[in-house]
Amino acid sequence: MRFMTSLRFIDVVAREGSIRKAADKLAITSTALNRRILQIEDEIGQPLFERLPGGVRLNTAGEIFLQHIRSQFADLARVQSQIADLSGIRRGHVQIASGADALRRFLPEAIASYRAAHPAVSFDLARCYGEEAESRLFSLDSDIALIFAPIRAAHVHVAATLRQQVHCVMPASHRLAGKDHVRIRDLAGERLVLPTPQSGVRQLLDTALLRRNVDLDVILESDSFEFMQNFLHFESALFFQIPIAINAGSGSEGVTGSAPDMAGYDEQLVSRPIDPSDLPAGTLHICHLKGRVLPVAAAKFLDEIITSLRVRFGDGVDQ
Amino acid sequence: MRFMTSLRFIDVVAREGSIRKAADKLAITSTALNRRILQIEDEIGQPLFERLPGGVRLNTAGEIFLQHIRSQFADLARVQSQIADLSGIRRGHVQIASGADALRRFLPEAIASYRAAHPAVSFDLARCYGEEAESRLFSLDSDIALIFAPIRAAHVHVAATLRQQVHCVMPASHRLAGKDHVRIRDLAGERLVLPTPQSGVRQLLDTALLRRNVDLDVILESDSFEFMQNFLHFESALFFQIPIAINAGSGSEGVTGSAPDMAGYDEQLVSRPIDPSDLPAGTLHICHLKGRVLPVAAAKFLDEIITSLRVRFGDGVDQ
DNA sequence: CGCGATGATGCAAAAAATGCATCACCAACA
DNA sequence: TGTTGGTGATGCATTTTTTGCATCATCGCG
Repeated sequence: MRFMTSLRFIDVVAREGSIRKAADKLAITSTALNRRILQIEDEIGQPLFERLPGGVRLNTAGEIFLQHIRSQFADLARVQSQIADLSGIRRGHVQIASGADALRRFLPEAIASYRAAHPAVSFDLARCYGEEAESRLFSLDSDIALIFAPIRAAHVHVAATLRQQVHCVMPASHRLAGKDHVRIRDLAGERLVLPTPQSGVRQLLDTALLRRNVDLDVILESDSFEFMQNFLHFESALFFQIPIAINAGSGSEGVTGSAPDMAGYDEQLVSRPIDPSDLPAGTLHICHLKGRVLPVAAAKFLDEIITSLRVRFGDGVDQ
Repeated sequence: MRFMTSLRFIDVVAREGSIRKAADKLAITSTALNRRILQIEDEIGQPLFERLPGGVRLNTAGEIFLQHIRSQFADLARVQSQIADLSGIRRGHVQIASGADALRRFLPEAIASYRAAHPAVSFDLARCYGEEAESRLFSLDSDIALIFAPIRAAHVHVAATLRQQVHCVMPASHRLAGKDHVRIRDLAGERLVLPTPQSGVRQLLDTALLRRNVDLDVILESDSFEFMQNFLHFESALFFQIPIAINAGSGSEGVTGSAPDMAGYDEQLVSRPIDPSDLPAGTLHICHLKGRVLPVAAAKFLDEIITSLRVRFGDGVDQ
């Protein structure tokens, strides 16, 4: 889109914080880029950037204008997707921001299934935590976000929610594997592997654990569920996940290894829910930017994952 | 805004229905314009216009894209207005579509009063009937519409409503001037001057009059209230208006000539409400496009006229 | 059939964007 | 206090893009 170049340039300069760096990234000279920006500032009638010794930074006008630029790009994408949809084939690009939870099992299957029906739709997945996901919606870098954490910002529209009880994952041979539910007091003295403090699961755990003053033996902290899960085959310990991360197919039963899609290592792991009276269920939010009209492909995919969640977790899905 | 030129060109070509005519209007050659359009169609990947022997016409893709273009322009205007607002002075341009009713007395005063506070804001007034006003909102040719008629389209957001009883205007010497209310049956045998069938007042009258099978003597039909009013000084007759068209200042009393802002001719005219049981009050709708963020100037002006209506017609204003 | 209108296209001129070299500025640091 | 390494701005030659002219092909209408 030729007529959008100057605007894209402004976006890049704002992100890079420097005209020269942005010029490098855009494969043009800094002088050309500089002049395009001066020209636009001239047309707007006001500067958009403050010139600092170390680069440039958006001023208030620039921030307003940048938001406009981004919404133009998003809307153009929607329009293109809508136009492509006229010709029968659904084309488009869907950008998703998701926590590691939904990213493990659920999204791979959901996306593959969608792409099987619409091969011309491409996807972009950013793994991130709640706050970052919200800001990606706002900056229009993502169309859809799956956040297992409370929603902070007012500009986020929640299309659906899914209540998820935190599960405790352990080797099948573990002494707690015999119980139906795990109590918080059971964790005393156990070796624990925890997700990073930014993760929604961890935040739920923190509030529950701190309140009870249990003596904890945290041997590892990681932001990778895969790493934590594999670690358990070398040292017996407990780690925590929500059902959607454990098992894409069979819902909230939570017995890792019993489902056909769990292979290899995981047959030796089982998961048991933490007693709801000790730890209330958390909420996975499926959201997009409030007031935004999503591109056709993104809107349809959103419908599809909500349907799919309803099939798998029927009673836990709301809105 | 240089980066919008190509898009503006498409808008003009769509309106003109011909590349050559549009080129004339834009003061460039048809070949330059033609090539810009070919280029954009190339970038979109699909033609936007059908080529007919007598010119061009938008196809479906083109209509989608044109709507996008118009919303971009409107949003750019909003952004510019917002940026200008940062520097303290409120700048901007407000585009209004209004029926002849509100255009007569109310809007001149309201706009003058707003401009007294914000001299850098300019206005554009289009006089039109309900349906056209709605379509102007949709095509983003107008920001605000004042419509004395039912709202048809779903995409219109009604910010406020004002209930207005139709009044009958007559020479002060007329036999009906002695009464407090005019009944429909009083109109039998009277010489009547009616607004055009498109007008909201006329449509109200039609439903009331046709139902009653009164014998009417319609001597004149016009779309100009000013003409009708002046006509009454040469031939005694009755014509019909709503209070907002009669008197900007003193509200629903409706006695033309008694208010200080009515001068000249009109001192010899009086107005009497039609009995509400014969003719229900109509509704003036103050609206804008649903889901649209108005430019600062337009939004503030909208607030202002709603406040002003509330002051003048207190009990009749809703929402 | 010709007339008058339309949009498309080849080619040269005009206009705009770009790149190079250079300047002025500022913070960090020796 | 001077030096260094970074920044954005600017004059000038070059390249790229856009524009205008002349012309063609097409189609409806009388």
